[in-house]
Amino acid sequence: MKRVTIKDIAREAGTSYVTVSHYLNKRGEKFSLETAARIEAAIKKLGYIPNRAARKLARRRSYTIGIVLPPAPEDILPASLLRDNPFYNEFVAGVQARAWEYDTDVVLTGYENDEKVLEWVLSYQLDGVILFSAEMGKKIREEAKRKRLELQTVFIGLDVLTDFVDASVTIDEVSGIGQAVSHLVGLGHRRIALATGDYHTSPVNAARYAAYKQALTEANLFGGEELVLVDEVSLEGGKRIGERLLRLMKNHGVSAVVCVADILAAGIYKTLLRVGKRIPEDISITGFDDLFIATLLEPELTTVKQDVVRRAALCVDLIEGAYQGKTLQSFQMPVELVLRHSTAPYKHSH
Amino acid sequence: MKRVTIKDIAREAGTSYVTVSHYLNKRGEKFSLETAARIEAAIKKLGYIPNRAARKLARRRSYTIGIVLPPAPEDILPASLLRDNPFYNEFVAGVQARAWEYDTDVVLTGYENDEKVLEWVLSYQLDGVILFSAEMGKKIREEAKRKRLELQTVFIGLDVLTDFVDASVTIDEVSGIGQAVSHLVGLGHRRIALATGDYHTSPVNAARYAAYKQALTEANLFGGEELVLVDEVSLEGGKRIGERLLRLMKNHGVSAVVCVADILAAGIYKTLLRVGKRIPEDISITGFDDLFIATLLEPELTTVKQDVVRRAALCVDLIEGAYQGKTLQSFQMPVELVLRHSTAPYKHSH
DNA sequence: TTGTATGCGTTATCAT
DNA sequence: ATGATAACGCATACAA
Repeated sequence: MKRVTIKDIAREAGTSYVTVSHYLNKRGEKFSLETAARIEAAIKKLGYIPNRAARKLARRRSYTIGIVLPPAPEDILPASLLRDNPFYNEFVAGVQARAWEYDTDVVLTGYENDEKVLEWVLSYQLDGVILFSAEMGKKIREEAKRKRLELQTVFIGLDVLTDFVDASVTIDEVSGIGQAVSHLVGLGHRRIALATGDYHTSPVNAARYAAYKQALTEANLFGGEELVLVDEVSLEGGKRIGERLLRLMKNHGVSAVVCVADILAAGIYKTLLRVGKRIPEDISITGFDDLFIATLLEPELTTVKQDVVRRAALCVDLIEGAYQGKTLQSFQMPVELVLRHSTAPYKHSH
Repeated sequence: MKRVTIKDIAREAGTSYVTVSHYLNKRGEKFSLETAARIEAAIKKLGYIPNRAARKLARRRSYTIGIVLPPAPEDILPASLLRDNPFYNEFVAGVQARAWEYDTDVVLTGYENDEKVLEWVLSYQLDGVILFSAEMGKKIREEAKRKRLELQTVFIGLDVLTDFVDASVTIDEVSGIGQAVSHLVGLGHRRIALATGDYHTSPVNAARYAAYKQALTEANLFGGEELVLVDEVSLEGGKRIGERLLRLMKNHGVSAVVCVADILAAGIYKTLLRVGKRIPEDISITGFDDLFIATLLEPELTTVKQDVVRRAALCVDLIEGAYQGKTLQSFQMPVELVLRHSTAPYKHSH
């Protein structure tokens, strides 16, 4: 007893196997009740289940979406990123959840170099790729065009870079950071630091850095470069930033810090709490993303919420939509400051 | 200009496409330098990249591993589990990382009912499934046998249930809980509570519950049922347990709690810290798993470490190994208490 | 060392 | 409404 295929169904139902295929794909749209019933019966009886690999091959569609994670700090394996940076975790989960509904597979890879990624994309004949780097989209699209492949490229990042890809799902970075700063300013804080990842290599960080500077300027606040704390975007990076923040609090009267990622805030929490500082009494902290960890922290983190899961879902919708005739469209998702308990009015006691 | 296939390579290199296939798969192991060079050149020139779907079909292997997540509390979508329970997150990431090295794909599904899962497994022609429920393995194996499919079933759970599957990767639950209890007893605690998920439906929870009871007995400690706090294994569940724990501290002199999952400890942290209790001064807490969040918490969590990532990797190794002639073997992984700062000596001041 | 013939399970095209 | 034939891209027995 071998694998059950449509041919087996056909034999059992007494039709050609092509008819079975037609029926399964609801083509022609007309079948005699007679045959329909017999096919159904045969399927039930034999327990037929379509083979996805064969289907992919014949349909010339892979029904799979790829995600190219940014290069991980040390390791090549993207898995380390998934563990170190909860953002990617939640994003991937979001993609997976939506892809589900389309019966579409999800595959991951880390960025190593353009060649590798391209090879990867092509070997899967991906329906679409989700990229965290827009530049790569250029090469991929060109190559896809050259090979006459239908491939959607969706970019997660800064709207400025959108030209390289078919569509992008961005957020309002300026507004996000602006809301955080305004909130703190409204609470009376005047020396506000920034905790960020490297803003020379990361456009997103650069945008948030610029937004921070701009917001300070608009509020007529001091924005010296010494208030900008840069490190790797990870828990460890956040801890190290915490050390430096401690000095800023002491020497520069810093009473608040805006973080470009929740995980940085988490690291800062660790360092400050360890030495007995109180949040938000001694310092106000805001995060960015609103990940799971934001509510895990104590006190819960006031943070700029970008709905990661919905953003991820939208990427999938765009890609799938393209195969149903919709033309891809870029989206800018709103962002909203979620008030929790890591920020408080400025007190002169510092 | 269409897709580049081995036939194109063959034409370019002036050989039969079968020779190209042989070469690509290193079969026969002997090729004239002449043809090898020409094939290589053609591949480079045309930019040939193998089509995975075709390969899967022809090789009768899917090169993909499936993970069946346990049923999620409310939602059907497994994605919610990935967000609510970091354990699965890290496990999946671990599988992904190792599957990587084998150039194997990973697909997920949530448990809905046996039928669905079976259909899912078959439609992918999975090389192997990783299950969190052993009973399901029985049906899947029977069906695979009936259809003459080569399919490895690997179980993550309790060693007691191992008969239903080809292999299992378990941990020493008894030792884990035992170490936690011993540690607390050694610190002088005598009223030790347990925070756990439902132990009627979850064999793992049942095992840890039993281990807890046994450990208390061996230490000649009171182990009344009122010390057992049950709720959903999630942050929210942990918070609710925290409320009840507060009462136990007040009325029953409870000074320590053993949690069967880090996420439960995290929830307890939240509740206790919110009302001003100090950890570990007012109560000692131990976790189980040693996930990322264990070090994110402040104070860092003393917890029973099971190396989730390695456990996940081992599952993949087992499945892949089976296709290289190795017979599957079950493993019991060691478990180790990691001392951090959520536990302290008992003080009478309670 | 290389090639011929056949098969993997499904879908697409074009008849009937 | 149903079916014959070819195609999808690759791999394997077997032959030469």
